[in-house]
Amino acid sequence: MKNKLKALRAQHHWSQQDLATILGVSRQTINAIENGRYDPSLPLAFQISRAFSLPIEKIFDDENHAT
Amino acid sequence: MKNKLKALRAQHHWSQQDLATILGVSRQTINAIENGRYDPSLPLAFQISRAFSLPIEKIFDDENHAT
DNA sequence: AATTAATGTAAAGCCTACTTTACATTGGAG
DNA sequence: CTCCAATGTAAAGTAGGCTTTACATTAATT
Repeated sequence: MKNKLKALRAQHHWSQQDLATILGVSRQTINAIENGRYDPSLPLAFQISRAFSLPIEKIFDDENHAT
Repeated sequence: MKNKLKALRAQHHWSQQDLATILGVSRQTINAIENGRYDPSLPLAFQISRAFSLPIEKIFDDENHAT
């Protein structure tokens, strides 16, 4: 699952810690998601979606679907 | 996290097993999600979204957000 | 040169997501 | 009534999501 977290965060001039605080998670969680170590849970994906005012589908890209 | 799986499944006349097979997960997983025992992972949410041709936000409702 | 902010990463631990196997209940078809 | 499909649930196991603590690197500032 690809995502645009790093780019969106840059647009908002937020550090990983800033975003983590907004979302109520640890900085390591943001870092892990940005660097593709794991995908967020669905609830966290919703929170991220709201933080950037974008639908989940505009932030996360499930590259693993049948064409 | 609320969801409309049961209703959507009914609209399509799919059993839990039918949907599970389409998604490539176990029937128990569908049952657990429908009955709120847990939320799907983000990748599975994407698959569900595609199975019903609906955005994730139209299927899942994160009731737990600040108003 | 020393400090600090931002980032990357690791380990241990806890809880969640999903599996397989298995059993019970219900409702409809014959 | 009997049978079977569909559903609900449980237990045990594996993998994934998230936490805290901790340390290393890099770049910018003083």
